[in-house]
Amino acid sequence: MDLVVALADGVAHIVQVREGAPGERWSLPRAELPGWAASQEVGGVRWVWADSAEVYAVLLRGGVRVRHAVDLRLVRAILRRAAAAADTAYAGGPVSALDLPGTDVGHHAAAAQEDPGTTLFDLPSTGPTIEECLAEHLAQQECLTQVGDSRLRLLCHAESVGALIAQELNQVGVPFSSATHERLLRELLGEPHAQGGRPARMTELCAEIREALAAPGLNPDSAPDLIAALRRAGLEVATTRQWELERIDHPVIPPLLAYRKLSRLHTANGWAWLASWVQDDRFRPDWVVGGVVTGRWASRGGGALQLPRQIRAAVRAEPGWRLVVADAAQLEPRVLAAMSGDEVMARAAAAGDLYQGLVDQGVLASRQLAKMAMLGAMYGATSGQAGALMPVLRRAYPRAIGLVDAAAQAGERGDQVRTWLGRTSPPPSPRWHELQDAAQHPGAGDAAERRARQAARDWGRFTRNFVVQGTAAEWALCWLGHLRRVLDDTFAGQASAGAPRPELVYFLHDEVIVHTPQQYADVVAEAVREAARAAGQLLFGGFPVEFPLDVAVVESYDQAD
DNA sequence: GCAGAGGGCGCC
DNA sequence: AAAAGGCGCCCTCTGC
Repeated sequence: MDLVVALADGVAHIVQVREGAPGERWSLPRAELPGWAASQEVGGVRWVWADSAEVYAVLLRGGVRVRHAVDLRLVRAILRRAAAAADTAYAGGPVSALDLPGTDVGHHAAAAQEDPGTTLFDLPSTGPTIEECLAEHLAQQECLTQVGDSRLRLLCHAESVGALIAQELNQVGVPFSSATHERLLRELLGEPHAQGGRPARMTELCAEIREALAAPGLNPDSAPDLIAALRRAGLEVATTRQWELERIDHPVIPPLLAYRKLSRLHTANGWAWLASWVQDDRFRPDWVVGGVVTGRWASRGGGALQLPRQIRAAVRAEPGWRLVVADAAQLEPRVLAAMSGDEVMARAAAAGDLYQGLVDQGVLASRQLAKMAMLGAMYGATSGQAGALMPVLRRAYPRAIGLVDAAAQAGERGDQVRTWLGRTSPPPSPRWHELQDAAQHPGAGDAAERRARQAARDWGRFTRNFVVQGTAAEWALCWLGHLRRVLDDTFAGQASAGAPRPELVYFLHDEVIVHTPQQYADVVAEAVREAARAAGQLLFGGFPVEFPLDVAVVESYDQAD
């Protein structure tokens, strides 16, 4: 049974849906929703709402977790773009209050903009009503039935589970030792400046830079000023990027590189960051499911996905607890082997280290080269060492490399591509088509042709990577979703008794952290492994690719390296 | 004074 | 001069 929920001012509206038909309705004060939801949850329902960040957050604040839910906005974003659903009435329907900003980029949006009566800017600014949510849910279910694609159904399900997990992560937070973080900052940056200016160590380095360049008053944070000062000192640089500076032999370089590194730490993860994003020794970023076109998550504020290694020692289990840190080894090449059905590459992965496997199969001379070549194949390297190795890889693994090559060619033509479960890439922009059209005109000129070819190749690299990165994101979502269920089932007793239980606290593309009472650490580690096996099975059935994990039980995140 | 672009760099 | 995908965030600079 489905329960569709929409929040209006102060009121929660609910409609029951059974076998595709709306039934009983309720309206209750918003404050009563969590309690009411808890009573329904016992009966095993599926919740349906526009936006987990809105409705589920309310439930979680009220202490209520749910097992199943549909996030209408996220499912809509997938279905509206899915190539598999392109012929359905749903795909051709009008824009809606449930469209994520920027996601309805196909012909529907263009048509709406041409019609002066209904532009995208006329969309209602309030959240969708219960009737809109109900209609959307029924339309989505109808669409999925019509398409009859179990993978697409799985993708929608996994995305919705991800939305629940993201809210749970938001609520729980990452255990974070402010004391450790402050100690690290002081060790690296020195005494902080009272008004948030440069801390002591950066001030010293700044003075050394000015001295070495004979440039008193130089602001090393200003790229134009820095380039000018470097040139005055006889150093011909075009940019001030690390890789370019590293090649120069001059007394200014060591302090400048050191300054850069500390400046990054200070601005991105310094005292101001600590004050903004860490409260009561929990780092609380805002996780954004569907924030990346490929299906990866994004985060808003706090830079949750860029937590630098420098400060990972501050991610620390509470006393008597542990962190179970698990990451999927070489996830993307393994996903590529599986989705392309490349049994030779799968065999190379079987011994544990896929890159070493390429060496052992006699394809490439060293692990380092194998890694570079594989990354190059997935990212679209055309030149340099990785580019030169592409023909070697193509010969050895025609199925795997053929898959990414085909995705690149599709993108260069302006076609859309899809992941294993059917997430479909966005179409190229109007600007992209303009460039291609311009190059087609007789006498277009070399410059126009170059620009068009460049844009086509750029988009081809995007679609090439999209199929692999997106499918890896699907594997990770299934992994995470399965882990959530195993933890909930295994520790249901603790939860109902109000006793401490393991909690998922962090997710980073191919890596999870579970914060657990120490005595459950081994059980959790096995659950994480079991979930990885389940994810591989769910996506690729019996295809013989393992997804091995590196699992560490540690007190702080830095110990997991 | 503010918004957006770009440089630079952290993560995968 | 970079080369090869996806992000977010900070700073500075530029244009309105």
